[in-house]
Amino acid sequence: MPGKSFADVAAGYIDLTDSERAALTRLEERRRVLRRGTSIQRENEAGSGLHVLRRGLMMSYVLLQDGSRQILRFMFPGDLIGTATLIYDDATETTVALSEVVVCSIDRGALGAMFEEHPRLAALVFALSQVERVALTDRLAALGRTSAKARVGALLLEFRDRLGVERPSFSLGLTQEEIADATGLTAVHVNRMLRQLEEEALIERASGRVTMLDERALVRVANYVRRDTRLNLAWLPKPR
Amino acid sequence: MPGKSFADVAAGYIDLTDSERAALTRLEERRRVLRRGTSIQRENEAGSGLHVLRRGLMMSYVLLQDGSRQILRFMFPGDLIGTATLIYDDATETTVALSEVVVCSIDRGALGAMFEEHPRLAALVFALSQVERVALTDRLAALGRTSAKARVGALLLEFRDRLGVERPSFSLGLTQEEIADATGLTAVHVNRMLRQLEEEALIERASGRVTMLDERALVRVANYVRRDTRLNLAWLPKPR
DNA sequence: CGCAAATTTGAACGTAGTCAACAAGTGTGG
DNA sequence: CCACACTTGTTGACTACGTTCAAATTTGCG
Repeated sequence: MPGKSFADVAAGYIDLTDSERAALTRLEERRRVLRRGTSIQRENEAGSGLHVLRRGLMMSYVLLQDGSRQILRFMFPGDLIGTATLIYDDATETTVALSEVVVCSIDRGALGAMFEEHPRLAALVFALSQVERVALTDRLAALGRTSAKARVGALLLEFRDRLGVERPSFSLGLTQEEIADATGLTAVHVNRMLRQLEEEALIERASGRVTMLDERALVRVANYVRRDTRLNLAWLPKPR
Repeated sequence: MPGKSFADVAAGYIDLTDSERAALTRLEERRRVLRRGTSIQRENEAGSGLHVLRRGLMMSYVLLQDGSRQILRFMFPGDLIGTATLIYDDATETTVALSEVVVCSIDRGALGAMFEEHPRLAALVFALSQVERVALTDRLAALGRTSAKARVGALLLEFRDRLGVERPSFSLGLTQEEIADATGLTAVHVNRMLRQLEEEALIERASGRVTMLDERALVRVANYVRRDTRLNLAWLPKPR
């Protein structure tokens, strides 16, 4: 199977009708494989439109005047990419592959048609954009009001949750510089914080893998909020 | 007139049909006046639903374990409030009035019906949620990668833009502590930064009002990006 | 006018950044 | 298959931006 489609994501929240499933399947076009480092949209360049990440890991970031970078988001399979390019002609952020990835593109017009023909799917897309909004505000609170150690810990926990691993051990797939640019720190300080988490026996590291030794304690020091994955979707319109 | 309705906002982006205008007018119910300090939703309490801010200024924030506060967003007339309560039963953030405000509530079911009956309005609501998403990522980059002076400057510029004042002089309506909680700083340091901006002749302050003396220079030190208010809405479905 | 909230200022402190050097991986081509 | 180059990770010494604490002053209200 070609990774996780948006239809798969939707099916995780609602029971899709045949017609809805067909519409979602039609939505995802041109399947492409990108190698690590390839970007599908670049800040201030004409937007390359909407995509779905099928497989692999991506990130989006902005570059500031002084050359520093802020990573805004990591994308996991099933995530929509470039929803902001729907309304801005120039991309507001750069999106690149962190591993080999598979992406499918979605035509703007096709999305418009979906709003017309499948109101329930449209409402679900909107609902899921709210999930992402809450994730962004969680991150905002972390950057504004928590310590370096907490931010690094929160990133580890977020990855574990989003990668959907039950094991306490997983491969992060990020360099310390990438962790730094996501948490608003320097690579040097990230290194010290990882070491500190390790010394406090909260995590263990070996050959690129992270093991959570005391998840409860990590959640505490990281000020991490695990958001409910069950959404209230009772207000969604009738399916077609 | 009862302030700025969501219909007014929508009309700024698209030419509303009579039927669309009627639907939007029906959407906004129970008009309420709240005095400064009143909250309409509290973190972790059952959500009070969706609202439109008609008049005045509001903010939403989260409180962390240690009692510190991160202000996530300021709301201006015409803004939707509590879109996240659509999907989470408990509010993820607290929303309070910063001045005397007028709000109207929107029923969840009515929004669902709007997705069904007025696909173009639904798509516009989604598009506007993307504008807010970009504003959040701008803020994230500011907190993660810019100096205290830049963050305070950016907040001043954001308020000038959102208040829609052409004059360089306007009343901010925030305490320095509120500025601090929005920018991830302390009130003491915000005070020093404001003073510094004043000493550098970028702004002037008098009795709660701010005057921008050199906006171009302020934009530069603040690393401020003024987002295009013209949106690409060509993909919107046909109106009904 | 009187009180509480908000602002202002100074001094000392601490978290995270900077700079620099070295070590350990990683990948590539000879 | 190894040698070399480059990226990534690690550590130490020093610096600096922003915090903390405390006290004085101003402002806005009732």
